[in-house]
Amino acid sequence: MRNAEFDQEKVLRSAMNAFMHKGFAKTSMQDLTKATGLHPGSIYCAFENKRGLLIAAIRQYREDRNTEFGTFFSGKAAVLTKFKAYLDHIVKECQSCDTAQACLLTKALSEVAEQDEEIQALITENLRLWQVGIAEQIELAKSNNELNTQKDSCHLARYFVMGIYGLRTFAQTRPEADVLKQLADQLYQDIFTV
Amino acid sequence: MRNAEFDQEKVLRSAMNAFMHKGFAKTSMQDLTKATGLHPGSIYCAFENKRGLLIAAIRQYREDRNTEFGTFFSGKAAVLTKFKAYLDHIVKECQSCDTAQACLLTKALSEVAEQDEEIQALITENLRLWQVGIAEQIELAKSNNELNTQKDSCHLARYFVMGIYGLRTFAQTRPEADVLKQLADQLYQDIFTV
DNA sequence: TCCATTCTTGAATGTGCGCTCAAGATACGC
DNA sequence: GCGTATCTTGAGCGCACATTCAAGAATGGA
Repeated sequence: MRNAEFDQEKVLRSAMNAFMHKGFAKTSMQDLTKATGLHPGSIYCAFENKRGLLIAAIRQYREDRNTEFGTFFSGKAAVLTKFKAYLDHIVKECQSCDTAQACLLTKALSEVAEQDEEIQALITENLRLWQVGIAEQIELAKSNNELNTQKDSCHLARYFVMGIYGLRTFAQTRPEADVLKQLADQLYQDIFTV
Repeated sequence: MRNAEFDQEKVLRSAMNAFMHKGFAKTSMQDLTKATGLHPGSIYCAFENKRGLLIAAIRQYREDRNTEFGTFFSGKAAVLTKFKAYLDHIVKECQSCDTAQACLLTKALSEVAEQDEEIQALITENLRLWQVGIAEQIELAKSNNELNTQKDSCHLARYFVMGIYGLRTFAQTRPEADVLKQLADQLYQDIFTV
């Protein structure tokens, strides 16, 4: 008997980063062994192949994002305040140049989904769950009387998600400093003020 | 003397399609020779290499999109009517499953930009020009008194562009039939009604 | 007609890739 | 402490890729 020596979460976060920077196809196994510190054999033993590693990285990414979402929307502050903080956080993340700005889910969706039904389904499901979480918070804001609108929570959540997709793509065009913030503020206004 | 035998625009549109479906990295030269009907030698003679073909395809794409934009915004109808038609057109394009739904510019931006400054600059410039065109039309709507708002035309154009980026990403999650239309309508309302 | 020029053709090339596997290292059960 | 099961290691495999190039085909000028 002997247990695996590496820390799976750390490995997956390294792989995640590599994939976000170079994309799936251009990230070679050599890149991945360097990024994760694992040797090819270990990677193939633990994740079957490069694609398996991507899938595992996507799952880890989802988990991390879930946790992040939880921290932003826990606590007793007003829901709309939380939304503002969440948006600001995303804007800052997009602006920080040194990490990959892109979201692994949308990046992988754009690159591999058309060729791979299983990954497409996995990503789509993750994005859907995120959207559901947002819809729940909007619903909560309504029942708290923070938000008075006729509009359906699901519709608003969809629009919010669309806005963030757009923001992320916009960020890749390297806009000037305050542009993303302005766009995010406008998005907030359009959704959360009557 | 002897002139080249192939039709450059046709070749570029074929290459464009191939790149949109599979992405740059996964589209092999074999795919490209099949798609374009050209032999490797001809491609290398005309475009230097695979990357050169991508660049040429991006230029052609920009030209085609410019022409399309021109046809939508020419004529004497109200500018806002033209915007609605333009949005509807984009939604329909996203919904048609048989062509690649993605825009070559954003797809290439997401895949290769971080590794290639020159292509990044080319794409970003193209997207900027598109945005400028939209801002001009919004300005025109204002001076026609179709649109009464304090908001800056450039800001509105940016928001419009962001919305379409978002719409395109959203489309890749294969939403139900009328979702994209609803999102587009909401976007139209948020921008063009006071 | 014939030559010069240019374009077309596609087999061949070298390279870098994803992946394998057998040998070595390590930790647990007894 | 020994045997065994499992994990780690990394050189090496075959393959598919982007790219080349020399021979062949077609064109136009004289």
